[in-house]
Amino acid sequence: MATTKKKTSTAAKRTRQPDVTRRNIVDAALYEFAAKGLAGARVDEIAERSGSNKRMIYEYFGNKEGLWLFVLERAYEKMREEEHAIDVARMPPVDGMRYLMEFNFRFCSRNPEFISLLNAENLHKAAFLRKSKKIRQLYSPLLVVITDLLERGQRDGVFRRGVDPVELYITIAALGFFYFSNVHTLSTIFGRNLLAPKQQKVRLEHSIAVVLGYLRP
Amino acid sequence: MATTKKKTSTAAKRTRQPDVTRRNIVDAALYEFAAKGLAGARVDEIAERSGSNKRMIYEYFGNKEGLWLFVLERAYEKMREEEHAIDVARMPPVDGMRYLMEFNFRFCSRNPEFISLLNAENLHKAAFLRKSKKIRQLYSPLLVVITDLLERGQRDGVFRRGVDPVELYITIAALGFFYFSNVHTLSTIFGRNLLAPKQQKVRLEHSIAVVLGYLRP
Amino acid sequence: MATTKKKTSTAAKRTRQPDVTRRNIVDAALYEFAAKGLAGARVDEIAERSGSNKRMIYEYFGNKEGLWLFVLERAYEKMREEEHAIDVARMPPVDGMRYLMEFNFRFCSRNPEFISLLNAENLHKAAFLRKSKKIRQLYSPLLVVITDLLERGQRDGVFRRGVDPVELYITIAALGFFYFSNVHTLSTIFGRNLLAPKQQKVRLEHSIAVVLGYLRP
Amino acid sequence: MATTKKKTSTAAKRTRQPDVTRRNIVDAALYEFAAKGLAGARVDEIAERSGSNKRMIYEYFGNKEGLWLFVLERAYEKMREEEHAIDVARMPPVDGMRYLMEFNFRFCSRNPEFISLLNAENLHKAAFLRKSKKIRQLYSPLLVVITDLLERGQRDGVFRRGVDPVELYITIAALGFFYFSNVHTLSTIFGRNLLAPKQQKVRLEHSIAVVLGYLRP
DNA sequence: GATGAATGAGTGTTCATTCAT
DNA sequence: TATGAATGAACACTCATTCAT
Repeated sequence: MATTKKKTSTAAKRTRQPDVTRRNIVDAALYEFAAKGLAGARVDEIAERSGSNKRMIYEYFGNKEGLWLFVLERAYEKMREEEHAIDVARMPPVDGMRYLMEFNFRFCSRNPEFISLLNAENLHKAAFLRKSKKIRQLYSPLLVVITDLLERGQRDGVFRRGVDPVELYITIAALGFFYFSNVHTLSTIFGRNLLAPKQQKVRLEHSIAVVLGYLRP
Repeated sequence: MATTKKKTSTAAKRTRQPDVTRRNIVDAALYEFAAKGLAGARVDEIAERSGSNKRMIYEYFGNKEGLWLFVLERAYEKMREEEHAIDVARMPPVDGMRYLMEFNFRFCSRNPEFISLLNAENLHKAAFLRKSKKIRQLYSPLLVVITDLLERGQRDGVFRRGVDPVELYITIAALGFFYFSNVHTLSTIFGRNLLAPKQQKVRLEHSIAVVLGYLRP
Repeated sequence: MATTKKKTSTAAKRTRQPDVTRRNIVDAALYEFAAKGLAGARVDEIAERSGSNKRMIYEYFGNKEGLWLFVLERAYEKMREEEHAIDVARMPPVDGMRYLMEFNFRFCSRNPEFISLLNAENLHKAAFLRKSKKIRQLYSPLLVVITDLLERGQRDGVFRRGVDPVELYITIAALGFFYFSNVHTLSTIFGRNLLAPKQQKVRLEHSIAVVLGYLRP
Repeated sequence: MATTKKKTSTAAKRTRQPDVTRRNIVDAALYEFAAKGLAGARVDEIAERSGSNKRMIYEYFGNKEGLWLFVLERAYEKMREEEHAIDVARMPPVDGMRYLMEFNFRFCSRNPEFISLLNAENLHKAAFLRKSKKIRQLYSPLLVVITDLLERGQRDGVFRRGVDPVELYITIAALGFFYFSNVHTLSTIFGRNLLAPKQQKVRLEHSIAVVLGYLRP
C-alpha cells in the first residue's frame, strides 16, 4: 500500500520495462510501416519514434522483417478481437446484416494503418502472413456471424436462398476495404474528399443497400 | 522482297532508338514497381531489365519518382483506352451491366501490375497522381456507360430507381479490384488459391449476382 | 558584290565553321573553369554554353584536361599580349613604375577568370602549366620593363640601388593579384565590398605608394 | 609506474571515441580538400584516410559541404590562435614589424593547406565563409598589432605618417600569401624551385625591405 | 536492459567519354 | 563537321545491422 506503484512513464528512459519498450516499438513501427510500407520504412525512424533505440528492435524482433511480421500479427489480432465483440444473435437478420456491415465499414475507417499494412503485405504476395501460424489460426468470427444471419434470414423468408457465405463475406469486405484502400486515388480522380464524414455516410448506406437489395428473396 | 530490312533487334545495344529505349525502360519499371513498390524497386534492376542503362533513365525521366509518375500515367491511360472499347449501346441493360462487370473483372485479372501500382500509389496518398494533370483529364468512360445503362434499365423497368451512378461505379470497381488486390492474403487466410480460374469464375458470377440482384426493381 | 558574304552567325548551328566552334568552346570553358575549377566544371555545361556539343570538345581538345590546358595557355597568351603593349620607354622612371603598376592592377581587376584559373592551376601544383612548352616560352615583358625602369631610375638618382628586378616583379604581382584573388574572403572578414571602385582605387594608390616609397633612395 | 594505461590506439577500430573519430576525419579532410579542393576531393578517400568510414562523416558533419565548412573554420581558428601568440609590445617598432612579417611569412610557409583552402574558398566566392558566424567573429590580432606598431613608430619618428593600418595589413598579407599561393606557377615560369629555403629567405628579406623601406619617414 | 557509435553493402544520381547516325 | 543517344565507372549519401560500453 505504502509502496508507490512502479513508474509508468511512457517516455521510459533508461527504465527497465521490457513490455513498455516492446509496446512503444510496435506502436512506432505500425505508424511507420503503414505510412511507408516495409521497404520505405526506416529502422532509425522507428527507433526514434518509439523513444527507445535501434538495439532494442534487434533484441526483441531480430530484424526489420521480424518486426514487420509482429506488427502484422498484432493488427490481425486486434481486428479479430474487435470482431469477436459483434453480437447479432438477438437481432432480426436484416438488422444484424446492417449492423455487421456498419461494423466492418467503421473498422476500416478507424484503422487506416491496417488497410495500408494489408496492401503492403499483398504487394509481397502475403509472404509474411504465410509464415505466421498465429494469424492463420485466427478464424474470422464474421464468417460465422454471416452464416448465422443468412440461415435465420432464409428461414424467416427475408433473405434469398443459395447465397454462399464466403462469397458474401468477401463482398462485404470488399465494399468496406476498397473504399478506404483507394480513397486517395478515388478522391483525386473524382475531385472530392471521400474521407469527409458525409461522403462516408453516403457510401456506407449505398453499400448496405447493395447487399440488402441483393439478399431480397 | 522476302528480305525486309526491318531491324528487329529489340535488345539493340548502342542503337540510337530513343523510343525503343524509353519503352523498354517503362516496361521494366512497370514490372519492378509493381513487384516492389516505389521504395522497394531498384533503379539498378530497372536499368538492367530494360537492357539499357541507368543514365538513360535519368535522361528521359529525371529521377526515380519521375519514372514512377510516368509508369503510373501509362497504366491509367492503358486502362482508359481499354474502357473506351466497351460498347453496350445495343445490348439490353441487364446484358450490358453483366458485360461491363465482366470487363472490369477481367481487366483486373489480366493486369495485376496495375493493381499493385494503384495500391502503392494509395500508400503515398496519391501524391504523384495529384501532380499529374494528364491522369485527371482521363475521365472514365465506365461512368458514362453505367449512367446510360441505369437510365435505359429504369425506363425498361428492369432496374430499380434511385441508384446513384457514381456509387454504383465504385461498388463495381470494388467488387473487381478488391478481390485481386487482396488475393494473396485472402488465399492464405482461406487456405485456397483464389487466383485459380474456377475460383475467379465463381467470384465473378457472385459479383454480377450481387449487382443485378441489388438493381432488381 | 552579288554574292552574300559568308554567314558569320555566332550561334553557328550546323554550319561548318571549325574556328568559330573552337572559339565558342574555349570561351565557354574559360567561364566554367574560372567559376568552378577543373574538377567542379562540367563538360556538359561547357558544351551547352558553347552552343556546340560535347563531341566537338573531344574532337578538338581530346578530353577535359586537354581543354583545361588550352584555356590556360590562351589566358597566359592574352596576358602576355597585353603586357607587350606597355611602353614606358619615354616616361620618367617614377611615372613609368606607376603606370606599370596601374596596368597590372587593372588587368587583374578586368580578368577575374584569369585569377581563378591561376589559383586552380596552383591547386594542381602547376601540373598542366609544366606540360605546356608554349607558356614557358612566353617570357613576361613586364620583367624587362621593370629592369629598364630600375636602371634608369637608379641612373637618375630617383630609385635606390640594390633592388632585384625579379623580386620587385613578384612584389608588384603580389600587390595586384592577391587583392583580387582573395577579395571574397577579405570582403567577408572586413565586412565591406572590396570590389567597389572606390575601394579598388584606394588599394591601387596604397600599392603604388608602397613600391615607390620602398624605391626611394 | 611505467605501464600507464593510456590508450594510444589512434587507428582504433570499433572503439567508441567520438572525439578521436571526429578529429581523424577533420585531419583527413583537411588533407584532401587542400590537395583537391571541394569539388575534387572524394568523400570515400577522406573516410579511408581517416581510418573511420563514410557514415561517420555524415553523422558528424551532415554532408561534404558541412565538412568543408568545419575544416575551413578550424583552419581560421588555428591561424588566429597562432596570431594571438604574437607579442611585440616590448620590441622597438622596426623590430616588431620585422617580427610580424616574419611570423606571417613563416605561417604561410608552414601551412600550405591553409593557402589552398583559402584559394578554393575564394573560388566559391566565400560562400561558406559567409555562412560561418564563427569565423567572422575571429578578429585578426595582427591588425591590432600593426596599428600599435604604426603608432609607436610614428611617435618615435621611425615610421612615416599617414599610413592606413588596414591597407598595410593587406599589403603584408599579400607579400606572404601570394608567394606561397602561386609558388608552383611562379616556379614553373621562372624555372627554379621557389620553395627552396634559400629562395624563401631571399623573398622574406625582400618583403621586409619593401615594407620597412616604404615606412621610412 | 539500454545506449549510440561504428560498419559496409548498397542506392539514387552524375559524370567524362564514346559511338551510331 | 556535327549531333545527341548511349555507356559504365564513380560519386555523394543512406541503410540495416552490429558491437563496445
